[in-house]
Amino acid sequence: MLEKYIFSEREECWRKYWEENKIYEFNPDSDKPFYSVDTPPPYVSADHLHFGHIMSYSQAEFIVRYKRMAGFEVFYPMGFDDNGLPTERFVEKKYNINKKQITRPEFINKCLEETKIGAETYRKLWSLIGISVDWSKTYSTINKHCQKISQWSFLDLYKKGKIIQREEPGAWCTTCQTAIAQADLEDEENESQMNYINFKDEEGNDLLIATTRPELIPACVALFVNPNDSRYSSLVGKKAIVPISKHEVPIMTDESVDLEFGSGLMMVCTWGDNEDAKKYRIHNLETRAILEADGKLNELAGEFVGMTLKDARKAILEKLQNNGELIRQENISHVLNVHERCGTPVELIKTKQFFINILDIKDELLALGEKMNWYPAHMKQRYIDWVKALQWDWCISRQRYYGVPFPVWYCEKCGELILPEEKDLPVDPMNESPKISQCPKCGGENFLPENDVMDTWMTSSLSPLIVSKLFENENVQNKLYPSSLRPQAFEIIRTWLFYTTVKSFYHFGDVPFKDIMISGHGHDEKGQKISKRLGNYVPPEQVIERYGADAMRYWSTGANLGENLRYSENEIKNGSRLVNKLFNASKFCLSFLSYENKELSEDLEEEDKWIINSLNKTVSLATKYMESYQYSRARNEIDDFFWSKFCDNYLEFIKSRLYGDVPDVKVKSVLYQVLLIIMKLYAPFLPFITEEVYQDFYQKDIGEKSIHLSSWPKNIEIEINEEDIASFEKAIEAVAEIRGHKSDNKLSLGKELDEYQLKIEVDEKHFDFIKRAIKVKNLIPRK
RNA sequence: GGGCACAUAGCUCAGCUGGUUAGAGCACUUCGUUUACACCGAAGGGGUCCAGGGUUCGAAUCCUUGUGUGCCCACCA
Repeated sequence: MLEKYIFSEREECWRKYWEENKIYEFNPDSDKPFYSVDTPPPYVSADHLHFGHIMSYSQAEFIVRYKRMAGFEVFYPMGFDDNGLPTERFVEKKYNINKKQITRPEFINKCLEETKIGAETYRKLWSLIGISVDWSKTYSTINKHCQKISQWSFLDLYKKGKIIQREEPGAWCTTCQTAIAQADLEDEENESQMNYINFKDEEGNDLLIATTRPELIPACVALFVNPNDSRYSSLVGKKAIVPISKHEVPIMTDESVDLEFGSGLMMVCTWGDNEDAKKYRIHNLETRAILEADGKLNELAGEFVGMTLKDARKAILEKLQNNGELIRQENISHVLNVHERCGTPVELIKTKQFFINILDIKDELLALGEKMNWYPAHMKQRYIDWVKALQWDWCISRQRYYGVPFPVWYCEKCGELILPEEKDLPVDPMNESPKISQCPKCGGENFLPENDVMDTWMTSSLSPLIVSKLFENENVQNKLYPSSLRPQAFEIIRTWLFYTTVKSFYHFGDVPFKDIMISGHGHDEKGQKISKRLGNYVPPEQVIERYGADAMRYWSTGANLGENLRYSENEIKNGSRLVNKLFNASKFCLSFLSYENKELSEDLEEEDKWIINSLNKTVSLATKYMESYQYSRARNEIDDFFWSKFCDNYLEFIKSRLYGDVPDVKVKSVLYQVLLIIMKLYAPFLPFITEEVYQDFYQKDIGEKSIHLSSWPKNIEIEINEEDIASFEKAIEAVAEIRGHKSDNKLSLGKELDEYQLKIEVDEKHFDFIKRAIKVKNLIPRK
């Protein structure tokens, strides 16, 4: 064995070894039960991975490695999420462009280039950290394979009547210039003013209304009061005059108006918010849509035409002020919905979009949520809350460039929607024509492509299907779907997890995966969320260079599932200390071991039985914890066994037997077995150092090409008498007592005592053990 | 306004279904070159287990109320 473990050299060596020998390759012909992982495809646009990513991927990987050793044929693919708005936003920012300044093909090319760079960066980091992914099985959400499945999904749902195209007011981002979905909204605390503004009634009397959106005054279509509000009952049914634009609007009643709010008079505009949109349906209001897709006002806004909402607000308030119609302003702080990708406040605009019906299947989705196993269990509640709170159907079309195109054309003459055959997928309607030459409805011969692309979640919501379809064989596909495990972070429960469940329900009527493990976030040393903006993290590559991948992984074991984990250089150092300790303990053991002395003797010493008994308990607990995704607890048990039971006690106890004139064969057999099991227990967490020890000694004897393909340990079967163990533990206490005595008297532990009188009671049959374990010539029992 | 989680040593956290003196790692103090390891070993100091109330022979653990922290959702004229 090596004299010293230089992790940088050795880790690189094992990375190569695993790759060259295809250690983690999935074998679809295997007889073993399959365990498939629906790996989260990171957004390549995330640009740089930080240790939060390392944490969550490592945590999933601990389980994957355990399952592989526990006898499953593990399918662990990797995907890259590189289509859609996140990538577009990334490219726009990086090159300081927007979709209007560049042609569609140019823009798509830039996105594809960045996608390639991103994927390569990620792959390097994942290999660096030792992620046991089968790199021959990857996908990227923009590739043909994914486009085909996404378009198939569209066709299937369209034919089932679950996708509907309709024109209605919906969430719109004026920066990204596209429709967005409810899940794309984020709350943001905002400082603003409540403006009290005078309208006029028919007789010219003042009508005070309160609004946070004065810029929408030209879009006002009605005033509302509560039907029980006696102050205004005489006005109901009459008209009001809107300031500035001077158009007339009806005064109506609606139960939802709060008597206490402002003056009790409410202005409804096209479209102020979701509530307004509802009133349009109920009261059949006319519309005055002043906002265009680019966020600027149109002719209906009169003199404010061409202004952005922000500028219009300023100008309108100024004018109201000059006219004496702005009575007063109050500073308020309120929460408004912004687009999560760019932070722009979300507006409502009436557009034609494709929607997937989700509001009608809430019960079914809740039932599927119950059917899946959530780790930790309380994360299920977030899913339930989200499903129950859904207000809109899922808008799946985006007025963007870089995404999967809809497989849709329209007949130029009659507008009929034309779909391709399933076998012709994927199609790009903007570059190819439909296979049919005539519209089946009107016989028209010209077709127009659908220019929109799909929401990025339309593709990622199919990830379990995408990975199963990486295989031709249908039998294999069916064994891989639903996935065994979906590991992911909590903030995308309402998107990735939710949408995947929707798709799985509509396509197959069942869950997309069986178990879900939800990880927390990585935080900086102070407990703040890591973000690129704050720059509060060290690039993981640097940490790995300094302390090694095993040490970095060790830090990841520090948080239970669902919990956030602070970055701590100290914990990483602890990891490298452990690696060092494992190496040294192994070096020591291996210097005495040989393949001949591995069968356990019938007649073991008490300390041998004790260590085997402790090990068995550790194996049982670690197995139990790994089975329930509690890798953190498993690691605690293993650490405690290795560090304090095995190193601090057992190895010290047996030194006299190993260094004796007559070699003790019994103790060698124990070491052979125990050390191997220690390595196996640590293998999921510390794949490099454990491989080092395995390859150095055990591999030739056992035969498996890698410790990571060897079997998860079982208990060593020996006869254990619990009373004997308890009695022996008294002897260990006695050793501790004598250590204390030596420490109190400032003596070296190696110094032999002539005589010692015990303070605790110990069976005299253990005296010989105590004498040689702690070096005492004469031991006197307790009086 | 609703939901979820958390609150234990200076710090980061274990303590799961209630049971003898509440644990670990780091930090701190003292000691030890012992032929695997000083990236080590031994010993030690340090805690009204957030607060009040309740259940119980017995509560850090269960119930309840409150306080504080974090996250999510809703409202958002």
